[in-house]
Amino acid sequence: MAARDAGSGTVDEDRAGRTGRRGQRLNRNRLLETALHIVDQHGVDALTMRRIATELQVDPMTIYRHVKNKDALLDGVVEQLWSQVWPQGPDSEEWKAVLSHLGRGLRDVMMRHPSAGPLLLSRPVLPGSALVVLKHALDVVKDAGFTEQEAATIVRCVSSVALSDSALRVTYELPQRPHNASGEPDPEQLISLTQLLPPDTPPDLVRVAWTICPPLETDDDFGFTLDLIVAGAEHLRNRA
Amino acid sequence: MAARDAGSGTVDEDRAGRTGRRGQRLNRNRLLETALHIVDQHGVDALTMRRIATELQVDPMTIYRHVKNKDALLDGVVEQLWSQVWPQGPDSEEWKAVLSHLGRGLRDVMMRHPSAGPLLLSRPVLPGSALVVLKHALDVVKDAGFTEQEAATIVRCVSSVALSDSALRVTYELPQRPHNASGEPDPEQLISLTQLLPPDTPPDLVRVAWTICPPLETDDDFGFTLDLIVAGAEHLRNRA
DNA sequence: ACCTGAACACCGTTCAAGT
DNA sequence: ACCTGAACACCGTTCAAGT
Repeated sequence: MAARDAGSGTVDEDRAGRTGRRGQRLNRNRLLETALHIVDQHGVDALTMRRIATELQVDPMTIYRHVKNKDALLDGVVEQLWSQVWPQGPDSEEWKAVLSHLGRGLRDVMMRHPSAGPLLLSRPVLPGSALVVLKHALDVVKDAGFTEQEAATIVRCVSSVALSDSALRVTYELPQRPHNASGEPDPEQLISLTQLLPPDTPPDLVRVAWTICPPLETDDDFGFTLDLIVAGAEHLRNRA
Repeated sequence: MAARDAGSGTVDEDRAGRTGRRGQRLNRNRLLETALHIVDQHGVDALTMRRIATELQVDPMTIYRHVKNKDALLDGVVEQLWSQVWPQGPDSEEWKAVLSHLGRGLRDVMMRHPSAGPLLLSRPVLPGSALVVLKHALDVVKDAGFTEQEAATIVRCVSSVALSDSALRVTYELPQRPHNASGEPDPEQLISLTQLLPPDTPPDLVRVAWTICPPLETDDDFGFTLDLIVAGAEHLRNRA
């Protein structure tokens, strides 16, 4: 509304700003936080160098002082997401617990940042924050009696499932509803899902989409997936 | 080199074209094929309405006659990829074989179109071609004695792993090498991988990256992953 | 030397002008 | 009525001009 800000910048900018501490000196961390914030609120497509700049009240070119280019920026966001996976050191050295922790941690990140999922899956370069987490899991599984190749397969399996299980879902595009224990479709959600599919989709296939991508998966549901993988791993170990 | 084409279009355009049958009447299928071709050869970022248009020797706006907008185009490419998963009807009704077939089919698509991986994982809407494949797997697994929820979890697990197992890898960014059975790093590939990681990555973490994302995975390696999931599923069934 | 922002070569899509 | 392509509102990034 007010046009007063249009004048040449003054020191006041350092502490003002409607939505908080906008005028702070820019650093890499604040840059990545803002980027992630934009992704969370408006989707990956809205993540634009120019948009970040206006969000930070900064010249677009200033961003390039903290990040080589847009690809590096996206890598930075991914790095930041992985760093959320293991906020505390692990308490247990039991391999099953460590795998569950890894799976749940990764999946929690996906649930907290649903729009960032594709980002996590499209950048093959593993940031250091990911390698630290994976190294621990790898070491614990190896110590439990698996070969290095087996351990790698198991850890990769848990990570893959945690990452793309949520990517396969449409949960966040459907209206949120209180969980319906019966497993029967909530009518309103079913309508929304139907509208997401091609209009000529036959009813039995709509039903398949509902079954494969149920909205609002309970934690136990994902627990079942983790149990399955851990049980499979143990079975293959006992066989050798 | 020759500037002769610059004149007003003639009927000749319908059959000429340096690289083949460029002047054909455009239809949705040819459009999607060309789009996938561009993705395969130059990556997702190169997939541009304007680039497709020049590739097809067509006005950019003509594309919008076959596809609502760019998002719909991407959905179309994903639909086409899923339709490659099950080229023949299944011979077996045995649930383990069907799950393996699903996993391998999906993974083969990923291997054939490595750059398209992120695309498959970023479009939550499941195209009809995917639902058909998933429905069959779902039905067979249900008939094998699993509840619908269990069947859904198992099918989703296989799909997730097949999809993002390859997405986690960097294979296609490393120089291709004959497979090295020892599992020890090929020096040239190791150097390439190291350069992909942040320059200050400590050696033990480079090693983790190598272990988690080994280049040129053998088929047996993925077979181990599938066996693991199937064994886990059976274990959980026997328990109930 | 550092920082800025005008300018460039794109992009997806609208829409008015042609047939 | 259908088709076309000029024009619009963006985008990432370069680079010359400022301090």
